[in-house]
Amino acid sequence: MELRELLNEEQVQAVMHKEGPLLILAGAGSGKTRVITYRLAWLLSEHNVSPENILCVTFTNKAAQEMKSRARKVAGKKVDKVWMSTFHSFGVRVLRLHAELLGYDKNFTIYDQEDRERLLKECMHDAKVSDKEMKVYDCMRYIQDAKNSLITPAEYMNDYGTEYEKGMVARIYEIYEKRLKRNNSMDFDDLIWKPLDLFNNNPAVLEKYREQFQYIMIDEYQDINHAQYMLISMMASKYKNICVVGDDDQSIYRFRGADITNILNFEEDYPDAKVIRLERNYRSTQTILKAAHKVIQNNSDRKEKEMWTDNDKGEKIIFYYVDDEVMEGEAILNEIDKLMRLHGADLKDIAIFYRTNAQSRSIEDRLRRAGLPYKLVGGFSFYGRMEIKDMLSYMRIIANPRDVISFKRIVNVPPRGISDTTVEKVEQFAFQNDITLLEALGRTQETENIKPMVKQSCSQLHALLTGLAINRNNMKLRDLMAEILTGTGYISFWENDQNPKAKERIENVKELVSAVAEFEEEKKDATLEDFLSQVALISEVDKLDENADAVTLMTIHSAKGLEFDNVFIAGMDEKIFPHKNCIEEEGGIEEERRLAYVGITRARKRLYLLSAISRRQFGARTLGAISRFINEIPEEYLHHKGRPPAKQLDEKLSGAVHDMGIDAQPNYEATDAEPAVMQLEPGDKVSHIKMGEGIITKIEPYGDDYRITVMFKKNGRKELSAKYAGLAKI
DNA sequence: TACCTATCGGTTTTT
DNA sequence: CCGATAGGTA
Ligand SMILES: Nc1ncnc2c1ncn2[C@@H]1O[C@H](COP(=O)(O)OP(=O)(O)OP(=O)(O)O)[C@@H](O)[C@H]1O
Repeated sequence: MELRELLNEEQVQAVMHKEGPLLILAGAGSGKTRVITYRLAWLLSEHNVSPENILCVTFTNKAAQEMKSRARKVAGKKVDKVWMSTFHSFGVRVLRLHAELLGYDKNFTIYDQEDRERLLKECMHDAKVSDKEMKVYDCMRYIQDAKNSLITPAEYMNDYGTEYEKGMVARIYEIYEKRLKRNNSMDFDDLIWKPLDLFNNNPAVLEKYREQFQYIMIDEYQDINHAQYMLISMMASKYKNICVVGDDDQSIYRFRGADITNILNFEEDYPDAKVIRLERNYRSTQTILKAAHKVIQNNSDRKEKEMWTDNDKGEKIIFYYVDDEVMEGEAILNEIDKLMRLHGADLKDIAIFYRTNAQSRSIEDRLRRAGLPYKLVGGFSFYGRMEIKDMLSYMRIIANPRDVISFKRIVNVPPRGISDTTVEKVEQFAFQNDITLLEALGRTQETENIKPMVKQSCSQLHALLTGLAINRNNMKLRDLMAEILTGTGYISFWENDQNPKAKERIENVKELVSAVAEFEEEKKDATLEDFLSQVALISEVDKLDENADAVTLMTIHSAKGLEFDNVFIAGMDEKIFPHKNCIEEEGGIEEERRLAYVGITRARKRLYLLSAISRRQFGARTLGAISRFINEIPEEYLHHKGRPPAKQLDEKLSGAVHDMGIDAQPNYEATDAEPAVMQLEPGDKVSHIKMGEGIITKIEPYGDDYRITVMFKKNGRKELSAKYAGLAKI
């Protein structure tokens, strides 16, 4: 491998640094990820380090995969034996091996956000805290913060027991931890903390991993939390060959415990650390790079970086000021159209970012009507759907019969006459006899006050689940799924449902069956636990297929680490971005600004920022203001489009919109409807590539486009865009 | 026990 | 505006 052909001098230095702590602190697009990828390959191929002795931690599973496949091209198949994963996947891997030492079974369940809230609700009930006194969500945040900082329930009680709100949290927290353990379950935070406990209580195990991981590399180090920091420090303390890579300006996960001081203090933690700074940006145009730098310079407590690039100056950043969220979608669509026509852009090179998932909706609506394909990252995930979670709960119960949360979820789904009060009685019985809920379900004969019919229902479910639990190791996963479906009648349950969504639910369940089959195909001796862990830990970006020919829609958080030729950031409004909840918060604005910096620096060639005069929120229309981050970008880098800024109110009132002479100003371009070419009329017969033939019933103007209503022979009434639907007159 | 409707309130971001 | 949920009714 000839490093100098692939990397610049500083990058080469970083790659060749073999022993001792190394910090690569550098701005966006400077090739940090590229450096650790090649460093990994270099260690394997030039120094012949055994792959088992290397631990690589990335931020997403996808990043891990990518790094693996890049390194594989240089270092070959060895790479597959490197421990490469996210912190959470690493935790699971270690815990599945040593769970017994912590008093858990290997088959523990991983609770996601929803499970966690369900459990917490029970705990709040037991602690006699009503959800009027404290919101479940708030309580969860407190507990999550505590766990990320490694504060035990006892310590929490000690520190905050006398406070009103936190005192309640302390009581709930204690119950919550006990329940998790009793359920043989772990939440996301446990996946980091429990391995630490394991190491602390079992010096021999710690020694084994310390000895094993002679080389440790961590990407996105600015976003690790205290627990993760402790875990890594512990494992690295023997060889100290720890290479961390990050950018303090890109720390955007404080809400889940990320602590920027971890990266800022690295040199104190390892006084002999070598520090390498990368100052050349390979990603963006000069304009984008400079604008991003100007924005982030408004933060204090950061390490200043002098970035430069050899790339072209590029085009100005387009700032689009539009009337509302509908016009925002319209503007984006117009620009995408231009990108494709004028610059031959591929849809896969275009991304639309926003601060909150809810914002995707108006944009999606517009793209969908235009028939423009898009990939949505996040929002309602497949695995979050009710029917999918039901099926997964059945699987989880079979894997881990102590999982009370999953048990309660499915005990009466489909309805089988087992009501909440019955469940309470079964729970009581289980508690008295020190058996699991599932076992108790099989012994309802010994209880009173349950109707015979209901008892029979209980026994049936018990027989089904225990039967499958016993046989599950002799069964293929897909057969297990099939047994669950037939045994519970889950499909017919939805078939009998009148709701129009029921059909889709059945489709989703079928899709899950194929996902299971596919998983089994790929991993030959995959266990049920493997499948369930994978589902629990898969992130939204992991599922993204970057080669699919479609526009990408995602939050800026999800976009971290990615890059696109053309980037749109919608909702550059004060109170949206920066978000209203962050404005008052200590350090909130700075975190939002870092987020803005991350968003801007994803763009390679072109950047579009959009803001709206007013938006629909909770049904009502609310006026907004342009985000302060826009004002932090020097005028010289901006090209304005849409409504002229600042005067929006007068304009609205006077009704005068155009002819304000704004075109005369160099950076302004008053844009508005350039009507689309229109040769169609109501009554015309048309054909559509997917919908088939139909008759136009209505045409109405829509921005610079027209909205055409067509009655299709096969598919009924549909609304289409004149520009994009590609209707042909026949 | 199951299902329907009136009421309330609003999760920012994610493993 | 839309979804979750409590509370009443069949
Ligand atoms: N020496 C180099 N020669 C050519 N291209 C490079 C070089 N270094 C990095 N690049 C390219 O620059 C882009 C950014 O690199 P990379 O993603 O590694 O940066 P990063 O510092 O991790 O970015 P960020 O922190 O913004 O996620 C990539 O497309 C990468 O291939």
